[in-house]
Amino acid sequence: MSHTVGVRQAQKLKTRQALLDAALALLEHRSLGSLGLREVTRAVGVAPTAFYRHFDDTAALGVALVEETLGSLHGLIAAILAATGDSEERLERSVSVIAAHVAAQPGHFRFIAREQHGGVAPVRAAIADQLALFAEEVAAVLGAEPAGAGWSRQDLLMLGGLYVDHMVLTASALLEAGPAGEAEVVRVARRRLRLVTLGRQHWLDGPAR
Amino acid sequence: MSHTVGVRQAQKLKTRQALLDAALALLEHRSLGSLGLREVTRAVGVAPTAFYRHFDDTAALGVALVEETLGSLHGLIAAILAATGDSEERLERSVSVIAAHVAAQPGHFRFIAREQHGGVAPVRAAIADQLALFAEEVAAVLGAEPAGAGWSRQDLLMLGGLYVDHMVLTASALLEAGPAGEAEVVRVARRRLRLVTLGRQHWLDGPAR
DNA sequence: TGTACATCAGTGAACGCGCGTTCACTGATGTAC
DNA sequence: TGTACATCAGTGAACGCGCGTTCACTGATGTAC
Repeated sequence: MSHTVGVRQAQKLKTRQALLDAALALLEHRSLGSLGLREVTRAVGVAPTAFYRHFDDTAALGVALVEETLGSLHGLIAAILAATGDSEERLERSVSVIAAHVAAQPGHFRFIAREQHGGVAPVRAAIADQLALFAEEVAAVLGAEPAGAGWSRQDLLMLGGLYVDHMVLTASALLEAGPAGEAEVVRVARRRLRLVTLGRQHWLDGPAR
Repeated sequence: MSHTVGVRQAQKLKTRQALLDAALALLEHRSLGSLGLREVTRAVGVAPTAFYRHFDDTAALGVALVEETLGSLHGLIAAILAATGDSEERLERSVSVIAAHVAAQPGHFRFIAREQHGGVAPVRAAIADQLALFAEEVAAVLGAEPAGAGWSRQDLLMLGGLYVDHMVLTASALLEAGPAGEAEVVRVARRRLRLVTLGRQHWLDGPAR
């Protein structure tokens, strides 16, 4: 039998993923700070000590969850923004894509929203890092298109950060509202984006500075 | 001796306040979900069972902390917005007032930022209620001034919510940045507000709907 | 004002329980020859 | 291919500890007369 990955390594990764999945499920109604290592291993069906073969502690597991959730999202938002269409179309598509992603993996987004300002420092830092990267990616796209001509790097970053924060707030609001309130949240999110877009269009109108 | 308040009641309130203060101090680096009732009473110097004379559990204490922090803020933001001055002045004053409040009682604002999307449902609900009230108060002020003429109630609420969310994000960013990064956070917060204000000024320009 | 009784904020012992971490271990997988 | 040894993911017992909650209690404060 060939061993392109190695049976042992494959099994280890499987257990690690099971720990991540179990933790995410346990975190539906609580925050990471109150999650116990024994709870996670119990849910997976391994001995408590097996946890240490994969993570130093629950904070390290949290950082891994951040990477699992946000690491795979890079390029996505930039791709949405880069697609053609007038600003109203683009705006509606952005909100729809966010809503679809949140509906597809609610646990992951709930975790991010909850821990973004949560009590576990390394996790907070990991989320901040990823979101800062998103903001830069968005800023790069916005700066490259015609409407971004004449914008300073700082202003582009400010706008990118605004879009990213808006995205996270929208995701959190969608989760809080549940399926029944989704339509209303989407409506308000679009309205907000529309207002920001208007502000963007007139950003360079003002008095010289 | 007259008993305008009652010695017993006064002492009880004092203990209750001590519990609230101790809890807030303990929550500087953690979230409410991981706060133990015994930690709080230990910090105050009373028996664990004394806790139950004041709160059913730590979630109830959290709700009381929400009221202590946000309950006293009503009218403040509305007052800032209602004050005279052009939009740029008003904008700078708003950000300064927020920064001053955060610097004056960092623990309280950290608590709100952390628990806004946190793992304790009753606390999350209490914060959402208070912030919704703020949004309505802001919307009322915005609707009453000339620039708000022609705005629908829904649009005013959207804008009020945007300002409130921006305020909370700014408070959180100030706490995360510390004294050293405060100036930069304030700069970006002003820039964002300026963009929103521009969007507001052109909200009614668009195609009829 | 004085006395007798009621209230109730805070006490302290006790309980069963789940926690994180340590340690020496087992046995399947991997590797060297 | 076969054998002998190394690696290491997962085990299971054990530990000391702090937790939330119960209960009957104490003694200062409050109230009725």
